[in-house]
Amino acid sequence: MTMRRTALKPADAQQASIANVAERAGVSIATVSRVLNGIANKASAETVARVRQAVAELDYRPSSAGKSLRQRQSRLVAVLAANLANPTMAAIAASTEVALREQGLVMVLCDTHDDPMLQDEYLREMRAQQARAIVFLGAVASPMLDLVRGGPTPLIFVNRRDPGEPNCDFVGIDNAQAGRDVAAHALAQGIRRPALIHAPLASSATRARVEAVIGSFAAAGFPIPPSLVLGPAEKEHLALGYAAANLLERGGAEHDALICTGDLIAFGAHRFIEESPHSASLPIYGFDDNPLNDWVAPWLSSVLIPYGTFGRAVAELITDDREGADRQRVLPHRLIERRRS
Amino acid sequence: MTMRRTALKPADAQQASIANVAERAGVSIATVSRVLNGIANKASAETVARVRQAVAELDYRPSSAGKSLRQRQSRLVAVLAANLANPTMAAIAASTEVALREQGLVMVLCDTHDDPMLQDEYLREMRAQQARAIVFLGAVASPMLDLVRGGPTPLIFVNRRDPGEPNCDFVGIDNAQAGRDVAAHALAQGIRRPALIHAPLASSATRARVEAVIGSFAAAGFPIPPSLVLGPAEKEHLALGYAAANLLERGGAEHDALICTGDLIAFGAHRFIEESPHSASLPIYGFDDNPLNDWVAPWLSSVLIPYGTFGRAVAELITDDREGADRQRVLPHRLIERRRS
DNA sequence: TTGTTGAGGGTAAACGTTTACCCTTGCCGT
DNA sequence: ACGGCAAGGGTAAACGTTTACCCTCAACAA
Repeated sequence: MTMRRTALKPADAQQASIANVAERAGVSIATVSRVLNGIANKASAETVARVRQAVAELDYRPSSAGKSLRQRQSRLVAVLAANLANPTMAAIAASTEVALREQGLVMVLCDTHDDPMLQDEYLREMRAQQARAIVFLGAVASPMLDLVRGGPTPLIFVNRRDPGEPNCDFVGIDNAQAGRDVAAHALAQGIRRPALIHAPLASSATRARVEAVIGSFAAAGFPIPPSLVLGPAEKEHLALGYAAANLLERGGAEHDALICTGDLIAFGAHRFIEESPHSASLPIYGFDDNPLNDWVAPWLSSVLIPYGTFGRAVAELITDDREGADRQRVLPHRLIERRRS
Repeated sequence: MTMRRTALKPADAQQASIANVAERAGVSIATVSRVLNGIANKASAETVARVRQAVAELDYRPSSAGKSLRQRQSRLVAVLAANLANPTMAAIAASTEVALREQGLVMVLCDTHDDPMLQDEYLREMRAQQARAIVFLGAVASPMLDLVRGGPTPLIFVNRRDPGEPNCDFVGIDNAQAGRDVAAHALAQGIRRPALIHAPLASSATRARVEAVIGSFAAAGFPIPPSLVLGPAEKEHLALGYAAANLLERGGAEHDALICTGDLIAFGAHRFIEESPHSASLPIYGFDDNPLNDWVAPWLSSVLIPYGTFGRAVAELITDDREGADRQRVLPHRLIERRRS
């Protein structure tokens, strides 16, 4: 039995189109489309087989452009991250990419640098791309966001809620509870006068953490003095932590622990303490955690946020169109305790 | 002078199309297209002004789908990263995103997990998307790669060269020179018996580094004994470094430095040494460097690779169509010396 | 016999661009 | 007077899909 000689694609062949498939299968274009989209009762078993065969032989895959044009919707999902240099954002993006791919969606990753103008530019671009959904990793208020909100494109906010609408589609942890957990742990360790270091309270997440820590200590009878506020010059968390630790030392106040609202801040503070000759080592708390912490920061107790599962939650929110569905995915966190041996 | 009452878009308006612009400007669709694409001698100054005005009023932006369909090419650039959890890959992706955006291109980020099957799946998807170019951050040999190579889509390899064609479009550093630099520095410090720790020699970059270090020490009269080879079980660089340091200690051989082919390996090794009660602290060298190293790894001397500039080089390679152009962008590296104070 | 129904499948319009081709007008040189 | 040319701009085809609508045929009920 010899192989039937089929018309092979030349090496520089154009990508096969649905018309090629139809011709090869001996059916109309419409039939091919219906088979591929699984429209029931529109093709006999034999026809389906012939179409699938042709698809396989030609290595056909529908053109995204054609599809998008017709359906007025693409398979692109935009992820607008405030700062890709932050390992946390990168981790969320990575897990989101995997989850989206499983749904046949494609991730477009953008770095807004926390800049409203740039965020708007991306929002415009994504409207032109007819993005299926837009995911914000740290949204910032902006005119286009106001315009897009309420439009047909689903908006999903991760970690930081929509600055203009707290009741948004959301993926994140219970930051207030996390703050209480840290405070409870510190109190149980006998800590009474921690220093609280945090960035300007722009995001809902940071705010919730700070308020919870302050509240918990106050409730326990050990109020924390007003927290340090650093100018916008300290944009980077790392530098911010370093500067804050410096200030603390100069201030001369006695502290028995450092509570930082992010691991990067903790890194900065820790560095200063290590470098300073007359600073005693003291417990440090952070938020986010990270697989690298086990290796490079074994001195840092941190709230482990399950960023690896954020992606799945995001993808579910995008796919799930049920009416009454809960659009708030609050995922479990856990305080990881580490101390220098 | 009162404002002319114009037909405002309703809140839920469809995105304006070129037809809307044409109508509002009182010209044909073709003219709008030509104005927007800057075709010379095809529109009077007055017409151009009317079109631009209409574009601004409607907040029009050309539909990507329509454009792609017609031009058989999209503005998407795929970045296929071997492992997004690696901060290095994330850094390159971030800088690439910025550079692409400046060119009006859009980055699609994919994580191949170093898996040929998954890489092929992405290559197929990107063919369907009619991607403008494909950037590999750690390519792996695969059937589709062989098929796509030589096709019309530009392929750009970062750090690791095309496994099937060393003379590919490439962005990276001179890894052999970097290896020699590390060896020279170590030799100048009086180091004579370093241990060399590296992952399986799958990538061209690692291979060049290893060979250069071995060669330099041999040439100086201090040959390095055969390097450790760890099984594929140690997939993660971090665990690999830890396990290697463990093995070294058990082996009992005396070493006066550790040279690791990547910072993550160095992190792992350092952790083991820190934990081990009877290991003396010794100089550690790595490759990649990273802004975080100043904060979390002040003990690590590392070859700083300018990942922040990789993106621009990638974008240039994509945009630059000159015939005789050099398709190899070898960027400068620099050994950053750090030692525990 | 006559309708009715459902399966199976073809036709053609529409989505938003770009561009080859055509037409008109005014100007110039001969 | 006439051809040629350049500027300015319109017409319509093509890109690859999806889907509303139409058609045919067989089975089946009244």
